[in-house]
Parts: sequence; structure tokens; C-alpha cells
Amino acid sequence: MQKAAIERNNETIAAQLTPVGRETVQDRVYSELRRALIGGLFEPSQVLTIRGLADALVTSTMPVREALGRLITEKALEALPNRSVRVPPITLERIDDLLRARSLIEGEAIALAATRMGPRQIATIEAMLGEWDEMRALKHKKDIDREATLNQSFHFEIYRCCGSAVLIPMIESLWLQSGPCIRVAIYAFSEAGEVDTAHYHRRIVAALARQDAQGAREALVADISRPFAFLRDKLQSAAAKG
Amino acid sequence: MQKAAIERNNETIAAQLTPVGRETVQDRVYSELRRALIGGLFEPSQVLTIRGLADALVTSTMPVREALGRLITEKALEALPNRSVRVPPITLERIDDLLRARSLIEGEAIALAATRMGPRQIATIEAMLGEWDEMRALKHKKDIDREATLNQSFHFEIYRCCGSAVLIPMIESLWLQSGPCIRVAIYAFSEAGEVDTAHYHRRIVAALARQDAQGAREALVADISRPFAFLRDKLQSAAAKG
DNA sequence: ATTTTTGATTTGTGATCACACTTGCGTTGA
DNA sequence: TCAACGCAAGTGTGATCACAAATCAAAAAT
Repeated sequence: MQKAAIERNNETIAAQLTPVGRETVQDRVYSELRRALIGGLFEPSQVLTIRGLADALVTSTMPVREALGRLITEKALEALPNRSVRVPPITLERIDDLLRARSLIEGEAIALAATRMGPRQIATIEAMLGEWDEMRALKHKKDIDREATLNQSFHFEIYRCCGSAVLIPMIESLWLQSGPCIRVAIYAFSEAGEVDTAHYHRRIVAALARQDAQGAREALVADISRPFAFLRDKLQSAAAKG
Repeated sequence: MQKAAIERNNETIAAQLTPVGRETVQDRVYSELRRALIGGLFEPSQVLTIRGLADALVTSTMPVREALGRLITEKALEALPNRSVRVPPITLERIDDLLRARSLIEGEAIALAATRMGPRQIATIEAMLGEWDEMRALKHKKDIDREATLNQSFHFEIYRCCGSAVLIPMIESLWLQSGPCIRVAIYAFSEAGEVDTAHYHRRIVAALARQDAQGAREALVADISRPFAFLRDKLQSAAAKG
């Protein structure tokens, strides 16, 4: 009985191989739609059809309809009484509502993270700061997508440190809901002279580095408030006109 | 052209008829599973199968699998790597995590509601208080289900007044997640000499009646903390033994 | 006696089909 | 000219089937 030897051999193999994983089609569809939603690829009020998405994603309707159902329950999409689904329209109340919820929950998450982040984690997000500057220096025009992705990574790298398995999915849901709104604001931002986002991120990192929970919370709220405030003004002036 | 007359006739009919609604099977399955989860009919760590539930609910697998998918995304259920689904197990960290999130979000919701509830709404929840006392007086033994239902109605009647379409679904998700845990505590409660829940509810109503947002928040946190604290102790002593 | 292997059953996933409802457009009627 | 009707294309929902992976139990091997 070479049980120990076999065991040891298996462990050696396991150490060299990387798990292949078994992602379902539905998972891929869901992830793809999430990415599109957070990235603002869909416009508010846009109607989505199961067969249309299935064609676009080159699958059958089955994975798509389940993914849509999931997105509807987290309020990333909206089920109309006609049984068609659309991305929720932007309203003034919704903007304020989303900002309030995000300030509350993401504020709490970063406050928790402030007391739990070690030098290792601080270094990670500082590196992202550098990456950000670098990207800005090159000043590529179409990097608005990369900017959004980096911004997302920066925030969630912090939130992950809050140590709450309950808060993080809620934050993801909030990003999903505010994605289509935010993107509208971001586009407008880059046209109207742009503010330095990196400045806000630096304030956040500074507060986290000195473990200042309250300071981090305030810096974060300032950061996420900007696009919402911008969007709010835009909507109000549009309402005044029309 | 009797257009006006026809219009009037149609309105008369519409006033007498009640909309029939068009609830799908999937919606019914979803609601039923939600009810079971919040009510704690499923035990933590219990594994659920699609075909098993479909048989129990007397439908095909299709509506069930979509409902399960939705419940998984809101963390009411958990997808194992084996692709089977179970109700999440209770751990100490999870209990603390859930209590913190609920205090934060439901606390905010009740604080908002405190400034928005009119005499009409106050009267409604006061009536529920009376209903509660009445039920207690009869002292039916098996009314633990009704108690839970009434408790739920009481809380959500308040939350509905916070005027946030974003916070309420999150609170529902939190109840869904803590349902299985809470029920364990409630059962233990009713065996170990029970505390007067109505007392806590009265404190909440009193604070709301005088529009005391901070007082209402504190009273609410005290209310929802009890079962969690109880469960926490129970789990710790069990861990000390085992 | 313990472990491994083999085979049968169960389970989740995806595809396809049938049906009912909605929508859009062209025709018919006043 | 315009509203009402009717037909056709499109869409969501539910049922059923095929298949692969997991689970479990009995049999075989060590």
C-alpha cells in the first residue's frame, strides 16, 4: 500500500496544474451583460429582446432568458407589464436615490476597509494610481472605456478589504443600477472640460494610508457624487427647456 | 359618431371590473420560495433540487430553475461547485455581517421614514400593534408563523414610507438572507422564556410618532439585534462544546 | 477489512418545440 | 380622411428531450 506516495504524487500534480473551471454558458452570458450594463453600453430605456441578445451572443435563448431574469431581480433591468425588458430610464428621483444608497453602503464599506487594509493592500491601490496617471499622460482619446474599467478596479479593490460578504454583492448591484446613468455623465464630462478624477482618488488613498475611516468615507462620497451631480444638473436644465 | 358615449360606457365597465392580472408560473414559484425562505421553512445547509421542488410545487422544472437562479443572485441561496444549490449555512461571521448590514440599511430606511410618515401611516402601524397584543392575549401556541408574518408586515409598512425604490429591494434581499438564521433563533426564543417583542415595537412607533429619526433608528436596531444576539450566543456555546 | 472500480440512477444544462400574447401594418368600413 | 378591424410577424413562457456530470451502491480487488 503506497497510499502516502500516491497522495504525494497527486499533490505535486495539483500544484503545477491550474483548475480549469466549469463556467456555464449562462454564466458567460450573465457576465457579459453585466459588463455591458456597468460599462454603459446600453442606453437607459433601451428595450432588450431574448432572441436578439441570443443572436448577438451566438447562443440559444435559454441561457439568455435566465441571465435576464437574474438581472431583473437585482434591478439592473426592468420588466415591463408587456413582458418585455428594458434598461431602467433615468429620472431625477432615481439619481438621488442611487447616490444616497451608494454613499451609505460604499461609505460603510470603505470605512471598514480603512481599519483593515495593510501596507500590502495600500501598495496595490497606489500602483493603480500610478497606472492612472500614466494613462492620462498618453491622453488617448478612446480610452474612456479603460478609464471606467480602471476606476471600477480601484473601487472594488478597496471594497474587497471590508471583509463583508454581504455588502459587496449589494455594491455590485448598485453599480449595475447606476452604470447606464453614469456613462451618460462620463461622456458629457469628457466633452465639457474634465475634472481631475485622479485627485479624488489620491485623497481616498491618503485617508486609507493613515487609517482615517471618516476621512476615507468623505473622500469617497465626494468622488462618487461628481457624476451624479453633473447628471442631475444636465437633467434639470433639459427639463427646464422641454 | 357616438365616440363620447362609447368612451363613457367603457369607463363604466372599467370601474366595475377588477384587473385580472397575468402572473406567470415562474412568479408564483419565486414568491412561494421567498415566502418559505423568509419564514424559515428551509433549514440552513439544506440542499434543494430542481425536480424535487417542481414535484412539490406541481409544475415542470422550467419555472423552478429560473426562480432558483434569481434567488441565487440575491444570495438567498448558494450555488455549490457541484452545481447543486443549498440554503447558505450559518456561521458566526455571517451572523455579524448580516446584522451590521441590516442595521445600516434598515436604520437608514426608518430614519427617512420618520420624517415622511403622516398621521395616516402612524395609525396603520399602531393598529398592527393592537393586533399584536390581541394575538398575544389569545396565546395560541402554534401562532409562531402568524407572529413572524405580522412582524414582517410591521417592518415593511414602515420601510415603504422611506420613499426609496433602491433601498427596499435591498432590505428584502437581507430578510431573505437572514430568514433561515432568524427562524432558528425564534424557535429557541419561544422555548426559553420569551421577551416581549411588542415592547420593542412600541418604542419604534413612539419614536416615529414624534418624528424622532435617530430614536427610531436606535429602537429598530435594538429590535433586530435581539434574535441575532441570541443566535450568536447559541452558536458560540455550541462551538465551545463540540 | 479497506479500498477501488464499475454500473445504475439522479441531477443540472442547453436546445427545441408549441402556444398565447403583443405589436405593427395594410385593408376595409363609415 | 380617419378610425376600426384583421392578419402576419415577432416575442415571452412553459414543456419536453438529449446529454454530460455527479452521486450512490454493490461488486471486485488489494
